[in-house]
Amino acid sequence: MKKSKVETAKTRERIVQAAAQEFRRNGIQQTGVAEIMAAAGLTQGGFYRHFDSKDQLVAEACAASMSDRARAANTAAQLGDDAFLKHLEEFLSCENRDNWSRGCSLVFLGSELARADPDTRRAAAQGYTAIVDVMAKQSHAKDPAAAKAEAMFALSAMIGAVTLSRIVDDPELSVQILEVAKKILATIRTKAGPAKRPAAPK
Amino acid sequence: MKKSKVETAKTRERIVQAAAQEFRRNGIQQTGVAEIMAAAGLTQGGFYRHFDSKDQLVAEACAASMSDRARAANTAAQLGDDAFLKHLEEFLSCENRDNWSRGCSLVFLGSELARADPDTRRAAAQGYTAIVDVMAKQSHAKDPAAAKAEAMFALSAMIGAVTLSRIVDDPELSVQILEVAKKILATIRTKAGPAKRPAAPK
DNA sequence: TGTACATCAGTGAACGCGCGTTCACTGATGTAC
DNA sequence: TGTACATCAGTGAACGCGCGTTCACTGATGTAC
Repeated sequence: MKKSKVETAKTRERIVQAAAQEFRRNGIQQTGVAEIMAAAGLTQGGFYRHFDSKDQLVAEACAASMSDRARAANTAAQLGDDAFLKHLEEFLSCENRDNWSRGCSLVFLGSELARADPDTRRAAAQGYTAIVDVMAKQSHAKDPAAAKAEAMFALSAMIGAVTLSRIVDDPELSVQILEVAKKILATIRTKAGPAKRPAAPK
Repeated sequence: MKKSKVETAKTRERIVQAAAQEFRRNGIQQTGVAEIMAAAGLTQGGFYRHFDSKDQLVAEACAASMSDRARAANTAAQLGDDAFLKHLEEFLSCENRDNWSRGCSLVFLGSELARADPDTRRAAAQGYTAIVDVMAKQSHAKDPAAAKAEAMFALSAMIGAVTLSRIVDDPELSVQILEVAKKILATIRTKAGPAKRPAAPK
């Protein structure tokens, strides 16, 4: 059953993507190696031909998940000046809240990532930084530092809001959390960050 | 070894408090019943004299943790008009970020709570609502709805910021995330929420 | 180019540890008389 | 009030299941000749 190098690499990538999804769906601890392999159409025995341990896969899946998001955000940012608002609208939607298959690991795995091993945290942090950079580029703030601050703040609020909207059991309250964040973040943006600034330049 | 009713109740409360702390420290899944009982100065065998299951304890520990925080926020709010800013300052501090023994479960257990069973989520949601109410009372917003929105938004940003500051492995970036949130939330408040409002009334 | 062998991705079963839960037992407290 | 018994919080060991990891084996591919 030996496979070509290309096929082996594809299989490996398939496992990483399946793992990223399953982790977001059920959490890192709650997702077993056997479950991930089954999601990738394999049996658990072959896992250790590709990875040294589950922890290694966790780190790679986190890196892949984050860089996927950063890349998507980057291409979306090219689309025009209202990409930021569209990003807000999409990130703070019920679909994104419930959709683990495309969701953000910082939301779906937040508190678990905080306790993850160094490699995983590094991967998460790099992804975070990349996304902050993309969002900062879209800022209307007066200088790069303010733009970065605005992006960091927006991400905190977005991730906090979606996390809370997922915890809360009342569906109406859940939606309200998202809507409030959407509205206030949009307002902050038109004001170009915390500093007083009349309007966005065109 | 039979104990008086009062002592039994005290023991039970001790287990709940120990559980709340250990869960915040190591996560819900990662904390074993034996570990909790040891933290409460007992052995694991006695656990089921007080609780039907670990899940039941999780729900009670979450409820206790949240209502402790709500109560603390409420008494702090009595202290004066700048209680809100002090709350910001304290919540977004490195001490709070690292201090699981007094920290907020919504931060330390965020993504795990989202997947918890209904009882636990209900407890978390009730605690969240209570804290929102306390914070809304301190708002300078023009009407109750705006005050609630401001409180909800602030909590999203606070919880998101601390969660991210815990994930990120670069200590400077971690602090920056907290500082940015502190600064921008304070600015929003003095503007009395998203609506334009000249200054806070005295 | 064709053939023989080595490699190694993948399988399915087993191992071993951790952890939630159960259980027989202890002995101090509460209660019935 | 004093005594005998029932209760039940707590102990320590064991059970059983899930899951990360290992292992013997298969057979298609790559490689040496």
